[in-house]
Amino acid sequence: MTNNMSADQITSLLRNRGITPTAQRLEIAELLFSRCEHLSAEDVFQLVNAGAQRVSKATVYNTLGLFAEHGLIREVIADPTKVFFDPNTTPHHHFFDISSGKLIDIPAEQVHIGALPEVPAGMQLEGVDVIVRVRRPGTV
Amino acid sequence: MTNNMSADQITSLLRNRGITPTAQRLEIAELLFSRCEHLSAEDVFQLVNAGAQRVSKATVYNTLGLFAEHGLIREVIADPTKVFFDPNTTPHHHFFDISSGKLIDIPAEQVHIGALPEVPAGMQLEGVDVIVRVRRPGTV
DNA sequence: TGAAACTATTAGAATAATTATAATTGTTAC
DNA sequence: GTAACAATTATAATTATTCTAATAGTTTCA
Ligand SMILES: [Mn+2]
Ligand SMILES: [Mn+2]
Ligand SMILES: [Zn+2]
Ligand SMILES: [Zn+2]
Repeated sequence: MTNNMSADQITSLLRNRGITPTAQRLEIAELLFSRCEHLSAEDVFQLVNAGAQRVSKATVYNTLGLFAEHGLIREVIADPTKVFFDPNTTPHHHFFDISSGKLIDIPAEQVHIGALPEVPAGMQLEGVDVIVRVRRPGTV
Repeated sequence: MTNNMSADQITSLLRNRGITPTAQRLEIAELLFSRCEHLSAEDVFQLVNAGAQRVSKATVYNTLGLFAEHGLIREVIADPTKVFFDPNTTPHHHFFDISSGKLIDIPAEQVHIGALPEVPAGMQLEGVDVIVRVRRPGTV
């Protein structure tokens, strides 16, 4: 899925969430919402700096963290070596391909969780993540 | 749950899995199977070296990786900052308390997954991990 | 208006989880 | 018994991420 949003659309998307749209944030947001993929911070850093270096690694982390905090994107914890950032914030789950280190979406309706245990006393439910680990046979 | 196994029992546990029982491996195995908790590599490093330093950090990682590879323990990917190692290898799921960074077991029978999507073509199912993220209200 | 004072944003420097590789120990062959 | 080899350990290096110092933007008030 690929989306094409104008600079203005992205600007107001950020403003609507209370995020001041800076040059760096717009570049990163543009990148995230055009390719609608699961990207690591390193991926974003490489893509946003394709050609000339314009945004620091720390700013990429700051921005991704800020976007996640404000619900524009979502963190996916599946690969032990790095966090993935997911522009798709609608409820869904993931295959994690151990061989390639890539995530594949699973539509929410394809996973039916019949019963969930009671949340521990005094705790608030934040979300349920289902990770289906798969591997290409013959791979480590 | 706490288990008390003799040095001999642990030795044969390793041997049965084809792991040569060395001093370091026995110390770490003893530690893992007496406390039956979710421990990070750093936790194991601290516990095994309580008092005098005997085992290096790299050996802790090597050993935990080896144990996991041979099915003695299991890796749990829930905290973005570190991997947890779980001496409980029977199928079960986890609460992850974002506030404290601790894992809590969920017995397998308390999660009923009604339907699972078809595994992508040519891929082999490795496992299904359900992480229920919870938070103590008022915490970041 | 036009600086101070303050706040928000960025990025260079530091940290910490993990891995790569070199050193050590143990085992086999002769 | 010793040389070749294999397995194990641990030091050194890597890298994902965070900390904090520097920069840019905004508000206050003379
Ligand atoms: Mn990691
Ligand atoms: Mn990490
Ligand atoms: Zn996704
Ligand atoms: Zn567990």
